[in-house]
Amino acid sequence: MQPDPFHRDCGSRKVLDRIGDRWSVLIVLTLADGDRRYGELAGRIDGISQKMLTQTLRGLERDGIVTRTVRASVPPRVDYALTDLGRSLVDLVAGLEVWATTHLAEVEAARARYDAR
Amino acid sequence: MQPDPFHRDCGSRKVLDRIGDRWSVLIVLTLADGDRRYGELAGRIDGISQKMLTQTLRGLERDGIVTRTVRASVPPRVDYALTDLGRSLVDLVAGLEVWATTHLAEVEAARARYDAR
DNA sequence: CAGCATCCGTTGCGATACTG
DNA sequence: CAGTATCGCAACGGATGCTG
Repeated sequence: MQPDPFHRDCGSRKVLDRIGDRWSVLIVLTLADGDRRYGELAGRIDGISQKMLTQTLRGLERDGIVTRTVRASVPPRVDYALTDLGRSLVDLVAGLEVWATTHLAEVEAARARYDAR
Repeated sequence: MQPDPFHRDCGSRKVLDRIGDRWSVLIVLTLADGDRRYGELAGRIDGISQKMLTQTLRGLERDGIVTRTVRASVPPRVDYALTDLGRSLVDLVAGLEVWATTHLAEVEAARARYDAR
């Protein structure tokens, strides 16, 4: 039997939750064009708190989407990179980004119309 | 200048939030193969509460992704359908569903590995 | 530098009860 | 049938301070 996200207890729901997550999308997108250090991610993703960055990275690592590599040096350096699984996701989340940006104006117009009644 | 979800205050963030939302994805997917009544949606999307169904439908309506049509009859009947904008989203969210189901096993294996250390 | 721990207000969301 | 209203808890998520 196929996994079916329409069914309550199917794990695909959890997977959907993660890949749909706001920060996950932005992190995967950032790592799509190259490995990044912790601080680089923090700098590129405007408005993310340290807590959410760490938390989201841990979740992505746990799900096998990113790898975390610690280099024993002073100061410490930690690199994050996409796994094969993570790379298989890039086109999809890039598609979300493209849709969001290209249809932003339409959505905002629709909202204005809706709120005005 | 292009809308950029990497910037804190860009509206594309909000758009991304909506289309990535767990229930939005399932609702759009359900409406993708035909208009549905409120109760049909409730029946097909296992585990959604009345509150979340209504709330998510309102959000999608506000964003111009679905339409809500009330037929004046007894008992009342309300039909939900995708707009053109909503249909432009179907392939994308279907892609999310496919990814989630096809990679579910990999993700669960990765989780088990991660948790076992 | 790359985090972890803690506090704490805000929001999400389910359960339940009621209505046109 | 298709909602709305209210309650209450749990999770989200930011700010701050500390550490190897």
